[in-house]
Amino acid sequence: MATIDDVAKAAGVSKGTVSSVFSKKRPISRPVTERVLEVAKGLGYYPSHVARSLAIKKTMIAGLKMPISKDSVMSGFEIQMINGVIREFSKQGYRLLLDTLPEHDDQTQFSIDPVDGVIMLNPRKQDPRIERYNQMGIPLVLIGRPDPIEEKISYVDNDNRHLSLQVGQYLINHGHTAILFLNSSADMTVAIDREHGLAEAFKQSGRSYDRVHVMNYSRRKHSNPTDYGYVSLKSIYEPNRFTAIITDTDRVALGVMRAARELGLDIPGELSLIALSNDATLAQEMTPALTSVELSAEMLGTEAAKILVEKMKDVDIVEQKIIEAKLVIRDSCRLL
Amino acid sequence: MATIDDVAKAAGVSKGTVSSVFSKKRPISRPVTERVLEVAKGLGYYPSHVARSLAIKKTMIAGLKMPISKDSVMSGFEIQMINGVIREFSKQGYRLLLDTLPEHDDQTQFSIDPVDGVIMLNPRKQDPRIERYNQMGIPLVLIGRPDPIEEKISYVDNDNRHLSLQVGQYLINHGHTAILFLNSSADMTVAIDREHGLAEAFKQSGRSYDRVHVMNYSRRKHSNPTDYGYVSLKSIYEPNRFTAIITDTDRVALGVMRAARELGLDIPGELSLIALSNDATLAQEMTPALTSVELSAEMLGTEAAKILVEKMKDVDIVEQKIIEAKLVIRDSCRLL
DNA sequence: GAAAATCATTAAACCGGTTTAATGATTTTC
DNA sequence: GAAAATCATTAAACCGGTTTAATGATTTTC
Repeated sequence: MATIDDVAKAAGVSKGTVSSVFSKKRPISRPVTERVLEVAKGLGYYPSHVARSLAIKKTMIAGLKMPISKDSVMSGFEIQMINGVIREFSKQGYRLLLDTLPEHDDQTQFSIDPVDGVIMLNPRKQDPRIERYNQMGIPLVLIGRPDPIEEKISYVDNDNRHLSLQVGQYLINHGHTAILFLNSSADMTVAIDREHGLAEAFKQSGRSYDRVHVMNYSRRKHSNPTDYGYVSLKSIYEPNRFTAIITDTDRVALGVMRAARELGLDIPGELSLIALSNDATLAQEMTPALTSVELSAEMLGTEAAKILVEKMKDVDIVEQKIIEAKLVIRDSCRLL
Repeated sequence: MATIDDVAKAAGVSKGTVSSVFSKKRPISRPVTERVLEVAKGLGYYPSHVARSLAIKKTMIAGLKMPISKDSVMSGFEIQMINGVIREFSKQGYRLLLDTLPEHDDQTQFSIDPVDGVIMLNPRKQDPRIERYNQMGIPLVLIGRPDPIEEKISYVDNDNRHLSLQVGQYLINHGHTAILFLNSSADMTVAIDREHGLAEAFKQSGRSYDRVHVMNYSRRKHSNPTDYGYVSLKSIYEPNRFTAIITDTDRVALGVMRAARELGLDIPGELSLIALSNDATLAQEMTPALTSVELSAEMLGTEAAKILVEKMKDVDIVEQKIIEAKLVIRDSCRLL
């Protein structure tokens, strides 16, 4: 590979001049510029991003730290969110370093990544990485809230508790109190938040929570989300046990619909159905169209990216943003 | 930020020693190692990935060059493929630099990215980037074939022509020759390949291609793929005009099914339906289950990544791989 | 037309690591 | 117990850019 020195020598100028021709930070006379460019082309010279980054302490790369599990696929929610992150950074001229590698806990393994800032997905409790980025002086924005919540940490999040509180209120107002809740995996914080929200709705309205049955998705028991919905309803259904089902996602609802069809249950006639997210954007396409919450996963991503871009200009900026979810009424719930 | 020099000074050793403690490339005695680590922790020192990369000429980052259009979302196919790339690189210890920025054609704007190799999605005709990466000495693997095809270029691809040839044969063998083909956008090479494949099937069997009607997806006319399927069937349907429909994706087929339901058409009784891909993995979930081609998008990604990993060890390796697509017969086609 | 001002270019230091050859201390050998 | 071998550490060069202060050439000023 040709380096800046090779070009300088061949063009009979100093490396500073070659540097200025490529970076355009200082004007270089027309004839010199042309000669340097000519020589560079002849030698197949391209400036090294790494060397440049070292000198200017800037990479125009943003990091996205995201765990990836070996056996499970990315959820529709994650995909949409990443999409939002990518789009916003792309618009702002940043590239994205996707880091899915697991953390080691060996001090010698950490290093300051070639990024100007980082978005971190789903921080863990007392996440040590947060303090580490702080020490490194790397701007950080979380997607999902830190635990414990701290004032100086920027993040964007959904309010899952509030969202399922709303759904609970909606169902209760429509006369449903015997509800099957097909929640997500028990180990996810969203699952806990959503369960609390639903319980809260019952508490506020003074109804008994006894006829609410909560199940959790389990990778061992269900081959995929649709299967989760299908199998759950098939196995647990008894006439008059439930009047409504809440599902984690639209895909789960799709499975529920198939099971209902096989059981001869009309939706929404005999069973109301509502999904807490519409990640695969299937709700509109089902028959009947599925009443669902729109989580705005993509917006979560773009907002996080926007905040990070601001922070990369001024580290002291702190912003915490809750993205509102909206309940979209379609045709799968009825008034009892 | 503390640097290696700060640590060396504070620990009373040379920077070479500090370097060895962190890189472990040379043994350093126990007491010295501990002292250095202690001091480093106190100073909040973390090695700079950029400086290290410059010295060792290696980043353990792989690049993914992928165009992103402002108005359209990533397709299910792209998402799955990227997923495959990410998973494989993650497994092999690489991180991914996702580059969605548009190309400039200014010589001074190119630079050697901080990557050890690159995967490039959908190369254009005579793509100048291919030669550029070659000059830079950066290993390259394409997803999609280069035009013109060259022996020294590594790539993975589907054989879209062959795949729709197979689908055509299957339909013809089942007595279908009046076919509506809801193809993808006219400007995509896959669309062209698939149309050729279908025509080929008719030619081979000696049937007339006259009753085949091809339509193309258009972002202006259709709000989303499902809408494309729905609107197209609704607007074009006349009794006995077609006995079968081929759709680009499972989502398009979903729209077709909804339109068919509204038109009172039984699938597969009065209309057979087949999809050329199952990106959203909806085929299994439809009623009736949709006969579809499985493109193995994720495998395309993992294979590309595997080849790149090999090339990053030995630049001279060249591999060209066609990922076979499989036609999966489910319940949406019938024998006439 | 000499002095002052402007302009283009350069030499050298710097960014923060790694690596090679040399050095000095310690251990082994006989 | 001196010579040889081994071991741990260091000084200095290097990776390939950017930037600052200095220099020499050119233009402007009066």
